[in-house]
Amino acid sequence: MSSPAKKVDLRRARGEDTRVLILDAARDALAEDGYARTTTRAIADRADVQLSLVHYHFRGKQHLLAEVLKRENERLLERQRALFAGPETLAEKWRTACAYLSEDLRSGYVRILWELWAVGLADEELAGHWRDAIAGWRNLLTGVAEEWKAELDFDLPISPRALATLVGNAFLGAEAEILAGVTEQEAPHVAALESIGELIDWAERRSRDDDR
Amino acid sequence: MSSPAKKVDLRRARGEDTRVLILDAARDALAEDGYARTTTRAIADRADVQLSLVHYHFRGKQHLLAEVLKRENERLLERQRALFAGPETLAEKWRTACAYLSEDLRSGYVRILWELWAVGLADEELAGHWRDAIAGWRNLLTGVAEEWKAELDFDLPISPRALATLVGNAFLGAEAEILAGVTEQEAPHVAALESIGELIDWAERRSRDDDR
DNA sequence: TTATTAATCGGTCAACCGACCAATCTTCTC
DNA sequence: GAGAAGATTGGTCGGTTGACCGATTAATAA
Repeated sequence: MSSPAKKVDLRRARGEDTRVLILDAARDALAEDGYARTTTRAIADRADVQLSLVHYHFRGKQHLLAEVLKRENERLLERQRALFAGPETLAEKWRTACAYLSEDLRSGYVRILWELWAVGLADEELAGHWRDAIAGWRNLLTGVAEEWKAELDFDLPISPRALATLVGNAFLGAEAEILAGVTEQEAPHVAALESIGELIDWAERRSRDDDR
Repeated sequence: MSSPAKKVDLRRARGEDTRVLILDAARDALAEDGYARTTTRAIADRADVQLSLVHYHFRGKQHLLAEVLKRENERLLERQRALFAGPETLAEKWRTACAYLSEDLRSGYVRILWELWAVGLADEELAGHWRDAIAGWRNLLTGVAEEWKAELDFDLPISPRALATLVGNAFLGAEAEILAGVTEQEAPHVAALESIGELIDWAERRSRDDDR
C-alpha cells in the first residue's frame, strides 16, 4: 500500500503547482492592487514565474481571471451553505452572515468580486461568470427565504423570491458603497444589514405569539 | 430689454459651446460604449473636435469624467427632489421612482454612474466625486424616511437612517446586477423594489387603522 | 538509447493610450 | 489697426499592455 501503482507524472504535478501559484498571485494582485494594476506581468512577478507561463497554463488574462472568480466564490459559497444548514435560528445565522461580510472585506474577496464585475462591463464572457457566481448566492438566499416563510404562521407581504432578491441586492449595494470609500459613519451599511436580523426576530416573535 | 448691455465675449461663448459639446460626447460615449472604449480620442471624434481641445478645456480625462458625473447626477437628482416634494402619497411616489429606474437604465445614466464607480476603484479622486453624487441621493432618501416615520402612528422597528441606507443599497445592488446582465426573469429586481411600495401601503393602512 | 511530450525561458511585437507642444486662427481691447 | 487673449489645429512622444514565438530543459515512454 505504501507504493501503489500511482502514475504521477512529475511534470504534470509541477505544472499543477505553478498553476496554483499563478492563481494565488492573481487573486492577491486583484485584492491588493485592483484590476487596473493587475497586469499579466504583475501576476507573473508575484508568482515568481515567467510571463509566458501565464499564457501557457491559462489561455490568457481573461480565462485566468475567470478561474480566480470561480475558485474564490465557490470557497465562500460553501462556507455560507454550511452556515445556513446549521441548527441556529435564522436571526442568529443572519448575524453571522453580517460578520462574514466584514471578514470578506478584510480578506479582499469582496474587492475581487467587484473588480471582476467592473471588468464584466466590457467583457461579456466574464460578465457571464460573474452572473454565475452571484446566482449561487441568490439561489442560496431564495432557499432560505422559502424555508423561513413556510415556518412562519402568517403571510409575509412579499414573495420569498422577491425578498431574497431585495436582501441580496442590499448586500451588493452595501459592498459597492464600502468599496467606493463611503464610511460607516456616513451611511450605516453594516448596521442597516444587521437590523434585518431584528426584523427577522420581530417576525418570529409575532409567529410565536400567533401560536398561543 | 431685447438688447441689454450684455458683453458676450464671442471667444468665450465659442469655447463654452465646445465645452458642452465635449461633455455631451463624453456622456454618450460612456453610456453607449463604456469606459474601456471611452478614450479621449473617441470623445474628440464624437464631438467632432480636435483631441487637444479635450485637454485644453478640461485638464485631462479625469477631470472631464468628473464633470460628466456631476452634471448628469444633478440633473436627475433635481427630478427626484421634485417628485418627493409632490402631493402624492409616498406609495405613489415610490412607484414613480421605480419607473424612473427603468428610464435611467434606458437613457444610459445608470451605466455612466457605474462605469465611473468602477474607475473610482483605481482613482481616489473620482471615487470622491462618486461618493458626493451618491450622498445626494442618500440625503434625499433619509429626509423622506424621516418625514414618513414622523407621520406614522406606530414605531418602525428600524431607524429612518438605516432604512434609507437599506433601501438605497437595494437600489444600487439592483442596478449593478442589471448592468451585469442579470435578467428580470432570473431575479425580479424591479418587481422586488416595487414591492417596497406595497410595504409602504401596508404600513400606512396599519397607521390609519390605529387612528380609529 | 531514442523519441515524444510537458513545462519553462527570454525576448519581441503591434497596438493603443493620455499627455503634451509649437504654430495658427479668431475675436476682443485699446 | 495693432497687439493681446482665447481657442483651435496637427502632430509627436514616452510608456504600457496582452499576445505571441522559437529555443531549451526536464520527464516519460518506447
